[in-house]
Amino acid sequence: MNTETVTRLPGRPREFDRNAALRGAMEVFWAKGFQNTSIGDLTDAIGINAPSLYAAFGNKESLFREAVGLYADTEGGASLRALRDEPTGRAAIEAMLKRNIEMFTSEAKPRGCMIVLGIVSLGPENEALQSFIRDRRTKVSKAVKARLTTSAAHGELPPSADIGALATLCMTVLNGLSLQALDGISRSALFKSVDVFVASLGFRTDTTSKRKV
Amino acid sequence: MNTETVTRLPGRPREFDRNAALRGAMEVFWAKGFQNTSIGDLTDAIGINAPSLYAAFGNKESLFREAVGLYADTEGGASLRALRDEPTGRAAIEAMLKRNIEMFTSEAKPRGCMIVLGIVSLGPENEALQSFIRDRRTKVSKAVKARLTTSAAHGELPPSADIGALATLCMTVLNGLSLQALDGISRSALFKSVDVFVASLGFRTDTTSKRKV
DNA sequence: TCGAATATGTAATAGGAGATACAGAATGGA
DNA sequence: TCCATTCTGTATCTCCTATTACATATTCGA
Repeated sequence: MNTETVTRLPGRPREFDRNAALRGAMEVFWAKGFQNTSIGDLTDAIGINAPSLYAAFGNKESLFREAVGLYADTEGGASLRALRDEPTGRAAIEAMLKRNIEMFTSEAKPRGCMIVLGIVSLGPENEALQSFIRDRRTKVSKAVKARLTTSAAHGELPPSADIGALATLCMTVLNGLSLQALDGISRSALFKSVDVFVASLGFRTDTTSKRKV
Repeated sequence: MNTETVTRLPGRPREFDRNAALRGAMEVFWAKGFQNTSIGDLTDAIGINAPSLYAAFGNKESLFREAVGLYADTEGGASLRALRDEPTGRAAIEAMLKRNIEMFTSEAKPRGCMIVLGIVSLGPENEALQSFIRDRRTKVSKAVKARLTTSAAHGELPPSADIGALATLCMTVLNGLSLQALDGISRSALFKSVDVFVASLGFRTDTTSKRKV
């Protein structure tokens, strides 16, 4: 996939950093969406001319795909990392939501999740790109459900809990946070609402597992 | 605001139904968003030529404003109606969410809320239109908070409840539902998740108020 | 030093966007 | 009947879009 090699190829060397250019393109796509981003927006942000962009990245769609890949490997991976690393189900859900809030409301980055907002910013057309980013969302959705399932198996949730409904609800909240952040709701307000949400999910406040007093 | 009069004006009469045309335009804007809707999309859907559209509605932006107004007066008013009409806070929140789910997942209509998705489909530019539709969302947000406040005053919520956080959470869920519907999540899955959500909000299951057995 | 290969900058392509000029058609009032 | 007024359809305008031809520049290997 990555054709960058260390050994110099014959021909005039590229005068810009391809990785930095991809990062810049990612932030433009993130902030403005695919359709609303023009080639001129991208070349302005990167500081190159259109032919250089096309030579390095193919066309607008393939560049978007690469940008989504970079996003998923960096900022966008926060959800999966939280779900994987936190010790309890409750901590995992809380960390997932709060880390995303921090990211969504950061002054240094565009607001909201690039992949979630892509549901809207890519129209009904661009079916290929839609299914491309839908796969990423499905990945997170499945990870949430899997985390809640093991959490229930460990007794952190009551047997009556509807895991599927809880997982859908968590995804609804996670997706909703992107819109709230984009709408200007403050980080502290979102934090408080997530505190209320996580507390209401029905996790047992104390389990037999590790307690660090 | 509405310049339509009953008395015939001199001049050739319009050959199409302006209200039906506005409704058609609304559904196109609803399904595709403002930026991604072209004048050709609108004239095709309505069945008129561009000059007729401009003569009747001004330009694309003013037509969008009218379309948002129509949406708010019909489909988009479901939230405010539910908050106003339901007897208890819990019933109000549940009805608001479920009626929106029904609408968002209806086969006959575009998916998701036109005004919520406008956060994304209108870019960062179009600041005028952004604040125009933000006013509509703020209206719902304030109504939710007001409803929860009176609910708490009636003892339906514990005194410890953080009304502001609950209201923000309800708006996050409401907004998230538009994305979930657009992403293809089924109506029944969303219903179940909202059942779980409403049950977790901390409303007292029985109050001194009216009980119809 | 020469040629193959790649990058760059300028400028052009074709297509679509929003919006409108203009001529003709249809109405009400005088 | 005539005119002012308004709508309709065709054609057009200007601007912006994504993409690329082409000439030039810079590197590698021989």
